[in-house]
Amino acid sequence: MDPNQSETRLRLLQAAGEVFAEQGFRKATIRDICSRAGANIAAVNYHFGDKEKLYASVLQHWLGEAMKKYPPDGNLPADAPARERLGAFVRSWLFRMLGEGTPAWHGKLMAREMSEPTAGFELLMSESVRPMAQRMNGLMKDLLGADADERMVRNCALSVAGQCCFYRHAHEMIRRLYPDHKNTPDQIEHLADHVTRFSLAAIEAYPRGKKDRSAVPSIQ
Amino acid sequence: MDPNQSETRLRLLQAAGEVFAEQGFRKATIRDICSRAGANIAAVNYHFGDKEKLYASVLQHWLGEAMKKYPPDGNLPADAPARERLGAFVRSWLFRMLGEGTPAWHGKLMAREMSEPTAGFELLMSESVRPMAQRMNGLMKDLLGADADERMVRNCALSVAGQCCFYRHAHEMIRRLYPDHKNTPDQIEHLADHVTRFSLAAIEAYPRGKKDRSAVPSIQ
DNA sequence: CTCCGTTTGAAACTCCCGTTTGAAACGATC
DNA sequence: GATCGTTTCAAACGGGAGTTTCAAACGGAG
Repeated sequence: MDPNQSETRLRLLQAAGEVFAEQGFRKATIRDICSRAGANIAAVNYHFGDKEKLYASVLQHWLGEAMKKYPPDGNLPADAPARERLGAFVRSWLFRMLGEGTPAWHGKLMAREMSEPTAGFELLMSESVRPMAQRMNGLMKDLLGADADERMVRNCALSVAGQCCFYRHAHEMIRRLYPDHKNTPDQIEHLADHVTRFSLAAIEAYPRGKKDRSAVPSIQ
Repeated sequence: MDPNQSETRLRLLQAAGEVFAEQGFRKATIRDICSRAGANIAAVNYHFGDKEKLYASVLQHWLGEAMKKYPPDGNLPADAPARERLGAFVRSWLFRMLGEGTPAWHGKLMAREMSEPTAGFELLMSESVRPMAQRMNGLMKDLLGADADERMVRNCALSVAGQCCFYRHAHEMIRRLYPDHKNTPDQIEHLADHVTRFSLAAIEAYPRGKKDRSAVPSIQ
């Protein structure tokens, strides 16, 4: 009864996720999506209004699915040690971005949205990016200790985020550079392992000395 | 005389760099490019053949300009200490990706090409990505020492690369998250400073103990 | 059975944009 | 000054794709 649960509506969300993820918003065609969903061209208009509204629905739908499958806290209690919480955070993030299977569209859509924002960008900002950033900043404060200033917290958070996102953003590049690179579940575990170790090592050994620029000679 | 230096040809390369960088290949229209270049629609066909060949020329042109302005070795002698070479490498990379001004198109084009490869992708792989990866791997070997295996070298290289690229890929996101974030030259210096410190700290404190997974508890 | 709201279907409509064309302007060479 | 190669111009062509339309099928309620 509920038109939001209609059979063809769901098939459209699925097919559109697939097509938008692999082609991008502009290159994707409604005809292709409807054909894959076994629906008529007019179905998009009927169920969503137009192409852009369909896209927004797809974004929201698969974000929800991904978050449900890989929650950001990794099912870890909030009072677990910060180092473990970082590990779980990184791990779930990588799985959300790289994991294959049904909700895999999310990572690709997100990556596209980052480098080429569309009307759905604000949605992702408020429903995904901002909460994630907040969680990450809290984690960093715990790890860096009380003597870390805002700027350092932010920088370190961005360094961790950069490592995580890179495997999605630059996936095509990495694949050509290292043909044996695959995104199988156990490979992702290894990546999470590395990113966590690398980041924890960096955070704990970060040179705190004020004005100690010796490590980074300003070149000419 | 040389048709490669023709006045309107150069104006087209400039305007196309601007438009492709801010709109992407598909969204950009030849009409817009020609209008900004003060040229006729047919000029693209005449000087480059078609839209795709124009795009490839733009990619190559601005890659060359960026490399000329910010060489990957940062004008540092090849026998400089590895830590300094890493600093120079990171710094020049960030400037190439983020620096404003004329050759700024390069970074944006590159970022787009990463997340949505077109026909020009192979060009970037062979002329930019592979040489950079090789340089980076050499650096990592020097920094990690002889006991580092291939996998660790690769992982650490990707961690550094991820941090650098993130500021470009996720620029729009970072800008909304932290409105004071700007890509002015001195801000870029600070970013380079942070990325270098963070990475050097991580590399030098990276837990080497085989099988020592204690730092990264595998969460259920 | 009939009615009516919901959903699907095939075709047509429009607009946008890459590309082509053929003529005109220009400039150097002889 | 005539000629020829090069470059520019305005206009039109052709196809692709989002959107609209209206009729047909479906399915439950009275």
